[in-house]
Amino acid sequence: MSTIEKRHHGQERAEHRRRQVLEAAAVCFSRSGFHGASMAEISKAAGMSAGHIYNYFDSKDAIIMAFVSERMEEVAAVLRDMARQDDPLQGMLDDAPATVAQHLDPAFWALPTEIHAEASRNPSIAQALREWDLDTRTRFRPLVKASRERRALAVDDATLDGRMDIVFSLLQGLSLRALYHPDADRDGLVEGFRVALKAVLGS
Amino acid sequence: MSTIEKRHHGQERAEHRRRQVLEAAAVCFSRSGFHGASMAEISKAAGMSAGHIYNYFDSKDAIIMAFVSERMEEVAAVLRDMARQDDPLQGMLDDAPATVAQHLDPAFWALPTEIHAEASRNPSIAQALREWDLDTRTRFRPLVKASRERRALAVDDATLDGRMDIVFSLLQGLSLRALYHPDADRDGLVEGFRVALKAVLGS
Amino acid sequence: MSTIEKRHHGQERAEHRRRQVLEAAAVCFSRSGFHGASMAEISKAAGMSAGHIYNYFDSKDAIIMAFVSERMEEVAAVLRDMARQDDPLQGMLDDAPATVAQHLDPAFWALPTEIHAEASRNPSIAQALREWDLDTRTRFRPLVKASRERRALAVDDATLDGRMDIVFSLLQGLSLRALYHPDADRDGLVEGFRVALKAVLGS
Amino acid sequence: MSTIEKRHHGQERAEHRRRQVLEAAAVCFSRSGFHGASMAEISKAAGMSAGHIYNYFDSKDAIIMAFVSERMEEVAAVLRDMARQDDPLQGMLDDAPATVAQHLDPAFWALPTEIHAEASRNPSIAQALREWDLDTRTRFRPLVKASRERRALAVDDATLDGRMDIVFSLLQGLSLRALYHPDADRDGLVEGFRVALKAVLGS
DNA sequence: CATGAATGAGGATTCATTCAT
DNA sequence: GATGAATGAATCCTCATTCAT
Repeated sequence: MSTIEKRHHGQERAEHRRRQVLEAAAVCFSRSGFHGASMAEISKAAGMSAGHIYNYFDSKDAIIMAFVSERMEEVAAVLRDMARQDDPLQGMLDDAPATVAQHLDPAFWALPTEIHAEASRNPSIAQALREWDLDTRTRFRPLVKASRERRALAVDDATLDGRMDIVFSLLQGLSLRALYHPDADRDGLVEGFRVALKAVLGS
Repeated sequence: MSTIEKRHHGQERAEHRRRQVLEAAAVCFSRSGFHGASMAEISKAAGMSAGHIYNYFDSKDAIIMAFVSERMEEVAAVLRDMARQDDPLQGMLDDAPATVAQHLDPAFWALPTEIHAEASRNPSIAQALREWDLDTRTRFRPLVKASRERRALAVDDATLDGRMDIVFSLLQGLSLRALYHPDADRDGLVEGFRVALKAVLGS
Repeated sequence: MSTIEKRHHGQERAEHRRRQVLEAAAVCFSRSGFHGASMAEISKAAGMSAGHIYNYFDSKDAIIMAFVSERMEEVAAVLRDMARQDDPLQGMLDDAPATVAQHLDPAFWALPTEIHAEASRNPSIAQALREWDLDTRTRFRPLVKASRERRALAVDDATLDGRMDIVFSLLQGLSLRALYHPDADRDGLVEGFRVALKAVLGS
Repeated sequence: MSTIEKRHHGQERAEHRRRQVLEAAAVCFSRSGFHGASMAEISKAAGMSAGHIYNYFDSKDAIIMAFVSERMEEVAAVLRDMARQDDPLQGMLDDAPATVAQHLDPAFWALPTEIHAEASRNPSIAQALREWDLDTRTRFRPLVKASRERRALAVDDATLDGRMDIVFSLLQGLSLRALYHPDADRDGLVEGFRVALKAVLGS
């Protein structure tokens, strides 16, 4: 094997190792929180020694950072799919039951909750959040705009962004219902969600 | 000084000391998080030795619990005031700018964010949240009901609770905007918030 | 009331307070051990503030010391009674069942056990033990001597003390049976104890 | 070095480390008692950091437990040797001087004394003691039985166990003589010990 | 005399991180 | 590359002791 191939192989392997760690971290963080999860716990879940992790990450904080970035990236990918639909408003209304169910799933909100707590103290995490939000709004704006133009509604930027902010608030707040009101009636929730969505985006 | 006076004085002082600790905790928790704040940090902020704090609280967890309860109580008090209004929907619409401003204030959301993270791992905190939510919905339901009856809208329990859940989601999600989109246009936000509120409660 | 009477009254009261503390200490020490019992625990049991105890004792160690001395004094008093009997050997043989029962009673050995552990590290406790032993042997020697003279047995000091040491060993070791073999057959124990006693003192 | 060799080496090293800790503990415990000895003291004596000890023992209590078990095991080994003799009674009578000397040696009784105090409050230590005693009696019973059969004495279980209990009492009580009467005449003690032993086992 | 608030040193334990192998 | 032994600082908490009242 040539040196180049070896190096390439090495890079690939390193990337694989990093992902192993991040996947293990996902499990541990969601089980114990960022601070509750120890490097020992993560290393066991990742199937490698604690010491070795430091070959791929400078510190535990670096793992948290990488983990958060990756997580944001995943959510962004979901949104990219959603953006392919013809009429996003109608699409979201149709998907409401699934959307509500997803946001109430503990597996879905446990980590975000942790991330928000961390972001309020860790500026680089906070910035990752802001970048993700900017990116998302940028991607969504044309869809919302088109949808509203079709309905002859205001499409100035302030309005568009205000509406998107409200939709995002609604979705992220919905997750907290699982914490505050876990046995809420699902149908009532879906119904209310649709009403809000229709009003915010379609009026 | 009589024994009774002394005891009374002692109780008062003890209550004062407890409050001192909780106020110090508020500062430290919001600066460093529940886990990041050490007893040493809290004790310094409270102006008393770390050991002495244990005369007022059984453990650091007990401080967190007391702190969370107190915080929930504060929010509940705000709601109690709101409940005095004639037409709560109209009242909320009128107050929208203030409400939005309040929810975007870092001092307002930093701690909730921490509380949510803690609640996903600490069952007694989670229960405090659920009790608060139940309490709040109980207090709000008649207001929403009356408001909707006046408008000849559906007032079955599933609908009422579904709508309240959506309003709460919206409010709690709104706080996260400060994290994700701190320089959002305030007016657009208020406008969107009003649209959503009007739809969810008044249709 | 005259000054002298007051002072006298004060001394009496002080003595009473000391006894209160020592009685509380007995309960706490036997429940939690010398080190396990906290001053707070003792002060609560004694019905006085922790701080006030320091008016009567210089330190916790001083309480332990005083407690041990008092305890030794009590045992000595029991022995004094025993010493009044006509034929102590016969008396002890007759009392064997009661003696065995007493030594197996947890209330009887819990404290000695603690005292021995302390004595192996605290020289002044060790000395209290030695003094008590010397005192006891001094008091017992004439009785054993008389008993043996009546049976025409050797009564030189080395023999007498050797026999007494063995009897004391037997008694103190008996207590440990409660720890090592709590469900030992009582009758077999009594029988063995009598055989040993008869041989050691009467042959 | 192969993986297997490394692992084997690791296990060996770990066992060595554990022994290091237990040996350090022996020194510290006998110097300061179970509670008086701090982990810092033990770690310094063991030549490793306090934190590292926790790789080998779950807690300080676990160290105490392991220490006690090991100590019991040692005593059991001594007994195993003794059990090889033809006529154990005669053997013990012959060995009386050594036995007495051993039991009076501070190195011999300092720890038991501590163990007994601990056992009266720590159930798992108490159980270790009871198991050791049961084991010891089981091993000794046939010897005593054979010895007594040869002399045509009663060999029912109650008698056998009663006699063994008395012998154990005697031996364990003997150790306390070092505390209560350290300058006892050795010969008188040996003589008395022999008289008792002969009577208890041989009559 | 009596309190109990207050201290601060010291306890066991955990954990991110390093480094020799 | 990979290990896991080892560290030591930091954490929560306890407790004997003091002292203002």
